[in-house]
Amino acid sequence: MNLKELALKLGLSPTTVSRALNGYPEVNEATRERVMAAAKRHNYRPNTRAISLATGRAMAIGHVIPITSKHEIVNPVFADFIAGAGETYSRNGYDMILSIVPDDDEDRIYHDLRARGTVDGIIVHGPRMNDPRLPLLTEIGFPFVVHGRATGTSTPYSWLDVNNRRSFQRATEFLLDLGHRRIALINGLEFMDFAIRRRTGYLDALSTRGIAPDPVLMSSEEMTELRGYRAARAMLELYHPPTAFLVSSMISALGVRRAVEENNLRLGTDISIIIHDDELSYLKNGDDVPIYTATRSSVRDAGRQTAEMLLDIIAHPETAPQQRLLEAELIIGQSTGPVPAGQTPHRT
Amino acid sequence: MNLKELALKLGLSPTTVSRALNGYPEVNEATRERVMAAAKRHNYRPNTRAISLATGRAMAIGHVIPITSKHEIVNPVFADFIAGAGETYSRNGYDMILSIVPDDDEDRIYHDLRARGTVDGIIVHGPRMNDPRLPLLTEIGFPFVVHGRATGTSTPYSWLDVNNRRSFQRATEFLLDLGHRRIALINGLEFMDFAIRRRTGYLDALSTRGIAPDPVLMSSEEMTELRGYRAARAMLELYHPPTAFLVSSMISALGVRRAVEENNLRLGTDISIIIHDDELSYLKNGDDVPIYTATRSSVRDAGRQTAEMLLDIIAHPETAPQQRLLEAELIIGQSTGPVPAGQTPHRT
DNA sequence: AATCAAGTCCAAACCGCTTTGGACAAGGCA
DNA sequence: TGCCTTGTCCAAAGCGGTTTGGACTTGATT
Repeated sequence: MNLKELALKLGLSPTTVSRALNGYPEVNEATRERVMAAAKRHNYRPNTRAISLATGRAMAIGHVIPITSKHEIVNPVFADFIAGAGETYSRNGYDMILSIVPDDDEDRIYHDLRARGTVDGIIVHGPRMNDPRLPLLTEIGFPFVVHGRATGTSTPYSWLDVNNRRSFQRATEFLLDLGHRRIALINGLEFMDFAIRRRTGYLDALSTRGIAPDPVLMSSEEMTELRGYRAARAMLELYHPPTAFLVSSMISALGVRRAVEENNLRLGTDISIIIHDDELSYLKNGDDVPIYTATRSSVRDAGRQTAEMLLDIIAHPETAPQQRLLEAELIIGQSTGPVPAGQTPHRT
Repeated sequence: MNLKELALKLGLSPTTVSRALNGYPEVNEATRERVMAAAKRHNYRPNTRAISLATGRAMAIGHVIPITSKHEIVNPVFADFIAGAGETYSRNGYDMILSIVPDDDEDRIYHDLRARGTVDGIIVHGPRMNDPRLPLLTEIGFPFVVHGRATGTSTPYSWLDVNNRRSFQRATEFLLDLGHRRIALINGLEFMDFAIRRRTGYLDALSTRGIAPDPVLMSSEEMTELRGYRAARAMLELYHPPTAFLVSSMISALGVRRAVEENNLRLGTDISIIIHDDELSYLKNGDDVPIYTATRSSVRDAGRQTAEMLLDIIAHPETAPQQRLLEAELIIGQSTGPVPAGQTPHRT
């Protein structure tokens, strides 16, 4: 059932039917209702591709997920982010199209998406330091919003980010206030922008208290359970092991915890852990009482908001780039406590 | 740069240019090369929507992810499955479009996708017992492949599934061989098809050995860390606690492990755990030596294969529905051992 | 009564591609 | 030489919508 057929059935021209359905004023209310009713009765749905072709709007948003050829990790926060964004899209009649792309031909993809008119805008995932995608997209003239930011990029662009620096600074300060001096940072890969900012926050907090950072207490790895485990295990074997861990993700923290338990240390008393909690739907940080003390910010909500920003930008292309900085909460759980008095756990 | 412009530049008709680019025979090889070169030089990419409209093929596949309104969990295996499928699509020039849908209006979505011509086929995620989507899609006449199966559906359809029954049967037998008699099943929600099959496998193994299943040792919950933890904790508090856990997912197992450790039980000696390992990229089951004994089957690979099946079905619509049953490996890790001799851990 | 504006509808062009049905020239065959 | 293929190209008609530029009524205005 297409427009022409419907028009024929109604004894109207396609023009009028189209206008009736799209709420244009130059159509009699009575006929409009007649058209509406007929459309519903015959289950008429306009062909998206035809609309796109005629209007030039694709009514679709692209999410480009880079996969590094070396370590093929699919970021697990991605699923929840997408879920959030998806809600926004379906509320607004947009489709979401996903491209899983080996990061060596990302450029091609963006040009492709643009030239082939598949999407109206793009959400950029996993920005890195000096990310080449942002100038590229600006140059192409593609509306886009970055989930995160890219240190080093000078041209203005739209982004939504969590205040990673600040939240890790606060978390570090919290540990310092509890008396911890040897605080380890189990970070993500530090060419990722969020990881850079978290490290900065951590270092800032330390330097404010006049504590020199110890390189052996800082690890930068993929945020997997295994990497978290290995990093923590190595650090716990040090002559001066850390008394607290600051961990960039819930997943890494699982590994850290494993290492901690292998060393028969009790969480929250012998050793403290603060994690960043993206509020993943399948990895809740406890129930009413949080397990981990955490810097918390819902990535799903970020997805919702990022998508809204992008749709807004598409609707109003002339306005200046938008930015939104979300503050993470610092929530207190059972995984932190004062540093064991006098007996900083040394290996003998 | 569109076809008409390109044709103009070349002094050819759009027809010829189109044919040259699409490899039709009725065009001189010399001109074809000329066209190809010009296309590359001007970065010409045909407009997807126009192609779609003209050919009737959308060159896109839909993934419909149902979100239950009650428990808004995004299945974490989903990210890896998508990554696998995405590879197949990009290799074949297909786009992937994702719909996050509250499960109460899934019907509408399928009709929509069909009528609006957004996609050529669909991959169905998370099939349930008597899943209404399958007859619906068959009726609509939409090519689709199910990731999983749906017990109770009589009409034939295409699917790709892991042999869940068998792998859990084998896992249970493995535990029985180690002397375990009180084996707990921490399952997913048992309206999900895979969970039903896993339970069946578990029960089959028990009954073959003449062991009556104990309802208190069977839990059916969302596969989150928290649910796993709670279920395991409750079971460990029983007068006759289990000596082994069979856990439906790596994520739940994290919770089970937490409960185990809270009870000061050592994994692989005091208590055994077998998990199902989807080989999630961010949750590897150890490195060379697996941490958990596990039934293993890569969900990413499943994504790749499912996508291939669907593309094949779209290319050859007349052929009968295809099915593919993958066998999970049973890999031995450090989380299983013989039941502690004589001293089955009772609570006193 | 003539003019004008508003209301309601339609024909046709267009979006960018594919594809059908020739047109035309050159070469092969009788 | 005339006819038939074959090779090479093109004009034009779609695909299913939107949108521009009228056409025709009707009622109000002068």
